Amino acid sequence: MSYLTEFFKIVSDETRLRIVILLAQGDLYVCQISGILNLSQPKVSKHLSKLRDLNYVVDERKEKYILYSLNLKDDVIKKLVQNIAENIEHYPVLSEDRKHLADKQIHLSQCKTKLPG
Amino acid sequence: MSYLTEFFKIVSDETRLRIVILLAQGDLYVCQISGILNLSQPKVSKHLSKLRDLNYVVDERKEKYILYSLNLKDDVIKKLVQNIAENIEHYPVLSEDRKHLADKQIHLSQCKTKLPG
DNA sequence: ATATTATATACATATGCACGAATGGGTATG
DNA sequence: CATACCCATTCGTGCATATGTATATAATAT
Repeated sequence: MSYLTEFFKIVSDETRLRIVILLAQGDLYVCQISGILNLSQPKVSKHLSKLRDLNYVVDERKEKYILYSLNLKDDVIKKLVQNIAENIEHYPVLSEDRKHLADKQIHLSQCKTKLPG
Repeated sequence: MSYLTEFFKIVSDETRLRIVILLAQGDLYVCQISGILNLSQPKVSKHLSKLRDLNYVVDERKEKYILYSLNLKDDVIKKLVQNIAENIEHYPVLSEDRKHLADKQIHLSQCKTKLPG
C-alpha cells in the first residue's frame, strides 16, 4: 500500500485523527491524551501504538511518563494536517478537543501525579 | 463519523484513491477507468458506487455510457486532492495512471464502441 | 426480435480491524 | 519489599468490507 493510502487508513479512525490533530498542536503525555479525549487508557495506548509502528509519531520516556510527538515526513500529508488544524472550527469534535486541551483541569484529569518538566 | 474520517476511509482503499485522482484530472466513463486502472469492470463499478453513495462523485448517463465526475465540497479535502494531483510524481501508482490516461490506446481498451461526444 | 456492448448488482468468502477485559512490566515513593 | 501509578500488550469476539464469479439491467445495432 502506498504511503498516502496507509496514512488515510490510519486517520480514517476518528480516535487516531483526534490524536494526530492534538499532537499537531503540541507534544503530550498519554495520560493527557486520555483525559482530553475522555477515552480509556488501553484504547488510547493501542492507537498510539499503531501510529508509532508506522512512524507517524515518536515517543520518549520522561520518568514515569511517556511523551508523544508527531513525526510526519510526506509534504502533502504535513500540509493536510496543518490545513485541518487551521480550519478546526469546521470540525466539531476536533474543536471540542482543542478546548479540552486548553482546560488544565480536564487534560490533567487522568494524570494523578505531577508531570515532568 | 465526521466528514473528514469518512473521506479518509473512502480513499484508504488504493483503487478508490486512484479513481478520485483520475477524476480530478477530468471526467471519465466507467470503461475508460477500467482500462486505465487495468481492473475488472465489476470491481471498478462497485467502488464508483460507494463513491456515489457518499456523494463524492456524480454520474450522468450518455447513451450507452455513464460519465463520472468528482463532486467534493469540503475545502480542506478539495485542497488535499489538488495537492496530491500537483505532486503526483511522488506517487508511482498515480503517476502511472496519469500516463495511461494520456495513452488513448490504453484508456479505450475496455470501450469497444465509439464514445459519445 | 436478437445479439452485443456497457454497467450494476447479488452472493459467497476471506480478511482486517476496533473494542473490552484482563494481564504484565516499568517507574517512583514509603 | 510493597504499593501505587503509568503505560503496553494479549486474547477473543463481532462487525465491516474487498473481491471474484455469476447474473441482471439497460442501451444500441443489425
